[in-house]
Amino acid sequence: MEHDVCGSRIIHPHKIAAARENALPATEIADLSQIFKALADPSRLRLLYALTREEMCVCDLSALLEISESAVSHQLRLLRNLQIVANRREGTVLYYRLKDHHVSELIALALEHLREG
Amino acid sequence: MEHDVCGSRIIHPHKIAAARENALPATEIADLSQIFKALADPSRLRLLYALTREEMCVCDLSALLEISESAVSHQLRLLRNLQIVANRREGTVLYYRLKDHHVSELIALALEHLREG
DNA sequence: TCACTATATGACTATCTGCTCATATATTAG
DNA sequence: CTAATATATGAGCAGATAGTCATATAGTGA
Repeated sequence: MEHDVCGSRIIHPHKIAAARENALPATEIADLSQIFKALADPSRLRLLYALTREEMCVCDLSALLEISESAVSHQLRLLRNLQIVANRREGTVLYYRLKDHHVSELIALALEHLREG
Repeated sequence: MEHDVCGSRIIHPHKIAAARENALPATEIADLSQIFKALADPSRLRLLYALTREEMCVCDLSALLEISESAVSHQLRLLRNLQIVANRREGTVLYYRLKDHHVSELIALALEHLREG
């Protein structure tokens, strides 16, 4: 039985070497996990799915999801920081929208897979 | 200003009504968030990405990720419970593989989006 | 049978996360 | 200016989660 630098057992060194060659750089792994993390919460998913139809303001989203405006605002800040949503001000009202189609395509694809079993 | 049953303020009742019509059922939201949750952790992403190439055993995955075999095993159990991976026994060694293409397609799509900016 | 290997699992813990509550900020109206 | 509206934000808390450690299980070979 071989061992790597860290002392782990290795049964198939060639597989590990090949996987290391093919592996994604740490930065891409981190970015990917952040995107998926954004989609990994029911409230955020419902928010984002609603925004695929049309822009909405915080208090409408709050009424729709039946959670506090503060909770919505916190989630929107997270999504803003990830460049997933953007907003537009009209008086005191802020209208949020999806910044691009990436997220809605991911949701659509996952949904498709769910539905086909 | 209108208010819904729960006392939330509503600025655009028609938007909320339309969003409610269009909304995904709670079960689909739950299923979606579970899929994305599975992809929302760097270790699991690296695991799954490695398995897109070929099946691997627990101790190889442990060596590849440089985390304990126990940690790998815990993550694999989670992915097994979500029907994302399956295994095949050969003696004492368990070889894990992706159960279908859904997850790798989601990763590929997200990666594509990341790379195009 | 027994020893060994590869993996699984339960308990525990430190960190993370989604929300609430109180407060702050920004815009409008008067 | 003040008051009101819509949203943002920080602190703090309860629940979730990824890992560690010790132990259990399943298959192999003697």
